[in-house]
Amino acid sequence: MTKATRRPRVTAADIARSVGVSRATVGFVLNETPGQTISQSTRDRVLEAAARLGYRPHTAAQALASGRSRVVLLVLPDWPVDYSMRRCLEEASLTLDRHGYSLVTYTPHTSGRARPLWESLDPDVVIGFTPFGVDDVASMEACGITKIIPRPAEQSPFWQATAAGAGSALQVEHLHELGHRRLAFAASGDPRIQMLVQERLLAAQDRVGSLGLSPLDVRKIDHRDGSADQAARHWQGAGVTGVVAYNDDIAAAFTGAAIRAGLSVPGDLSVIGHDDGPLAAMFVPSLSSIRVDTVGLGVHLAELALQEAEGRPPSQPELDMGATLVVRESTRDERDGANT
Amino acid sequence: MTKATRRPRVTAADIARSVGVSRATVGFVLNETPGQTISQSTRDRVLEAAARLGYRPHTAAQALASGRSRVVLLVLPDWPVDYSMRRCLEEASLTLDRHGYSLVTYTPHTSGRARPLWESLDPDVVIGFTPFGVDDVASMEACGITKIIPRPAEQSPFWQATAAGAGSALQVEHLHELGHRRLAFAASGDPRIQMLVQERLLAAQDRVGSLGLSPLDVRKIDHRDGSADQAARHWQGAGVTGVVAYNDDIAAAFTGAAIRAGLSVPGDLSVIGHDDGPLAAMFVPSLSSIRVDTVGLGVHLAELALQEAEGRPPSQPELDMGATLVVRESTRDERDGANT
DNA sequence: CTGAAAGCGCTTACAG
DNA sequence: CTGAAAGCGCTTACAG
Repeated sequence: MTKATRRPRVTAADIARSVGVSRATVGFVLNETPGQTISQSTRDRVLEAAARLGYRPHTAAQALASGRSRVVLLVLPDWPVDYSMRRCLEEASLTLDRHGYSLVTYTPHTSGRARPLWESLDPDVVIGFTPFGVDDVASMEACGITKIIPRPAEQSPFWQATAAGAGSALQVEHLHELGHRRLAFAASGDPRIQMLVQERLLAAQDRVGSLGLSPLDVRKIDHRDGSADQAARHWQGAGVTGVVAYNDDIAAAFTGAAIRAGLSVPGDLSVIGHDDGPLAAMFVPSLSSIRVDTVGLGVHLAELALQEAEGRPPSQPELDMGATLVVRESTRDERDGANT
Repeated sequence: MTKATRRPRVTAADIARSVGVSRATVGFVLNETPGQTISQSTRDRVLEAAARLGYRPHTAAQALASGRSRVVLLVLPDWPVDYSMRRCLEEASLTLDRHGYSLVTYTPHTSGRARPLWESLDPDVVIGFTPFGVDDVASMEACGITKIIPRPAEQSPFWQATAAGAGSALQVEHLHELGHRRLAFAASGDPRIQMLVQERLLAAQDRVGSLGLSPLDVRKIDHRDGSADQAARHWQGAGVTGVVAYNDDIAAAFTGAAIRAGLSVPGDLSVIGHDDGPLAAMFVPSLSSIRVDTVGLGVHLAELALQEAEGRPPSQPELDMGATLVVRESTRDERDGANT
């Protein structure tokens, strides 16, 4: 069966003919157009015929006639998509689907030049996890896309959601409660996520200040070079005992390097990650971390998109990412001594 | 600037009017339709006007008129998308773009019911990383989609690409060369990837047989339950010294559990992963692994889709995933003794 | 070398 | 309560 016999499509006209009504009536029934008074028996016959013939509306024709594609394009940063992120996307997708929209996710190319997906899909709304560059916005507007979230110079919803910085504050508080007084921040050097790194750093720095601790020493960690090793030695020498990591990956990279450098985690240094991915539980030592509510984020993103697409009021005005602390092996009381 | 002024779209008619030619001529120039003899000066004027007016073809209208959406839908399994996978997708996307197609990736929902994306996007081709279920195929065919890769009962391209099992054989060979004679296989219990697990297991088992070793003992590892711990103790008791893991995640989960159970890796057990993700280098001990050519896979997938879409001959008939061994800390010579 | 025209399958005022 | 008709912006034979 390789033969690609494109059997003729079942159209609304076929249904109309089969039932003996006009094309328009079929459309009204199928779209449940309000304000039309169509007898129940006609409705039933149309619906029955549609099911019997296996009718599927032609999306392109609908889009052309209505001027709306009912596609929401979610632009993702070039991060690994883990299970938690996937869960978030799935919720967003389900929420949109419930309102007749499809969610398409898209990560723009870092290298080579390819036409951006918003050009070929004509989405009704483009929503970004992180803010868009000015050239991206220009490109979208050139395509006639006016519904863009966030607007230039606005913060991204994800940004806003994490802006409370509840998770980063929790990291600091946890180490503080364990008696750590000299803390450091292990950042990521990945240019793609610097804004988020800064956001978390600021929130952590804030909490450090309000607790009366001395400012966080900040170092960028990359598991592919010697930066983690250097940071570990430097902090150890500087009397740092607690390390707040940007996320679990950075926490793991740093912890691995520290152990290789002969330090003990949590004996010499306590390390706490962020996001509570599978890696946090798997790593040796397992990593204390911050769990965030990705499901809530997904629904929130969808709500924002729907609001923009249809002018619906937000049913969920405030997003609470619900950051909670997960304590594992990589952090412990500073006063428990320095043995593994 | 929240005002969503939908300024009227620039259409091909606008260009025609501006240049003083017919709509059709504009179309011919813009699409570089072969067989048309249009003067260079007319071409230039059309092109200039298109650029000046900021013309973008309306995708939906093109799709409706031509009967092709120029969208390829790649259905992804519900796995984490790591950098290597992303690289693969990026290559696929660039290759398709070069031929005027857009790649949309999609992971069907595991939970709740949402309309599948192939229904709302009308893709020309649907290509799956793993084989499709019969109901998925039925759903696609109901939408009038005839170009499906793989066809039911065919193997998926990814499957085929890894079917050579070169990587799994390399894992076994590596351990064998290090003097390990009793090997075990750490599988994944994730039902979503059982086919791939089986494929790798078979290839490993094959190589074990051809080397004259006794068959691999197989256990499923899940980092969330005690299975890794049990497997570690069991294998240790059974005299196993080398563990072939399905992938890096499983290798990490197993290694972590083994260390917590008081065993040494690689002192008591050598462990080798597969895929060479970032985790392999980051873990303590760092994990020996198998690197595969994801870029090649991406191009290969794109070629298959183009072939199906346009009847183009495959420019790359055979895919060589180019598996190579990456040796790190987690494997070492069995005869070096059992100390860390 | 270029244009007039039909048609893709819908939506949506508008008219009964 | 329902239908005839225009129109969305393209593609593509077909006719000059």
